[in-house]
Amino acid sequence: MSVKHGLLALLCEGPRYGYELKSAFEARTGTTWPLNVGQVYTTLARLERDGLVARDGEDPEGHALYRVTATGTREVEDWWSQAVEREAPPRDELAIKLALAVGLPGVDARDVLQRQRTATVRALQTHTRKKKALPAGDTAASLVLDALVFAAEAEVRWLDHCEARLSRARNGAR
Amino acid sequence: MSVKHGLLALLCEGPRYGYELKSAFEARTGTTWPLNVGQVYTTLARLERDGLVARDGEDPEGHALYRVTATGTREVEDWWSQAVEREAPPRDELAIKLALAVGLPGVDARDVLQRQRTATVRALQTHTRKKKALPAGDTAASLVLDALVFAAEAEVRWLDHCEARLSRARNGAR
DNA sequence: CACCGCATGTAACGTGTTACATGATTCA
DNA sequence: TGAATCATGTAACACGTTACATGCGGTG
Repeated sequence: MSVKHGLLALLCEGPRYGYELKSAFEARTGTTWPLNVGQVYTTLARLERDGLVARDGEDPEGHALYRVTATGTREVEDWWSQAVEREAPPRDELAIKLALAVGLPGVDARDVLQRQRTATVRALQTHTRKKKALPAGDTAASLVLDALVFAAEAEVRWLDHCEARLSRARNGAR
Repeated sequence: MSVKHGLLALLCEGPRYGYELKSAFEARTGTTWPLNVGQVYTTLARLERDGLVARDGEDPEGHALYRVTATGTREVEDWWSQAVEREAPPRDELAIKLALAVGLPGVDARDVLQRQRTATVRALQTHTRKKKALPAGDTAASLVLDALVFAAEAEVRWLDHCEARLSRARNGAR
């Protein structure tokens, strides 16, 4: 839904062509989420099929323009007006992995925790570095990286919390 | 990848049949991620196609058992030994949405922030309530809910951070 | 009897990903 | 000239989701 609605939202600014949409999408997210061009075209094809966008001739340079339809506009407005659903949370691979790890005899959950913590801290550093390298004034990209930083920090906190829980359980068991 | 590896990991405990896997998976995650039975069978079919599991006769009650193969065992061991990749983060719909919102003229980013904050706080409450309702001693389920709580808290903090940034930008602009 | 939980699947679809094919333009 | 970037697509595939079909067994 992110790509689909993202492209749709960008098209609300005015007609664009495929490659332009890819660039715009990446620019807004500070290249945090590079977008394969192919996906832009397949997504546009699906949006066209569903009547949310329509081809709109060519620009002076001969690029195939797309514009958003009335239905598409409504769809975007709905998107803006509704919160991203986090109550029925998407399957979190890490949470599932650890939930299984603590219950399986052959797996050392502490090892899994350790490794994940190292990786997450490294990711945190990567995001921080990327943020510093950001051109000043790019609010959108800066906020995106902040989101990743906040999420990674929370993950580290959670991993430490898990560690503590497992240690307590271990000591309590003897 | 979560479901696939999750089922594989569960099968490492010993042969199981489809419905049993569904129950086990849900039990470990405290029913946080209910698993459609259909998906269990399609996933098992794909795992069988790829040689990671194999049919293993029937149990005394006539259930179609699956067991993990040598290749499958290796795959699971790899999974345990590798951290969940968060450096190339999955597309985060909320982050993308806000990154686009701050740059688009027709959209009030503060409104979007407000609505999202309300929804996230509500989700936080839901998770807390669910955690209280948990039977004592279910470590795995408890940790899963903690993960959601930590993530939601981080999201609220980030939303507030965004608000502050936007307010500053607004005042700085006049 | 009717309903529910257990049990095994199949079919169709949505989103996303990669790889490939093709051609124009620009630039060292 | 050769490489990189711009530009438009197609094909095949992975994962996940929902809905549907079908049958068994127990319980109110």
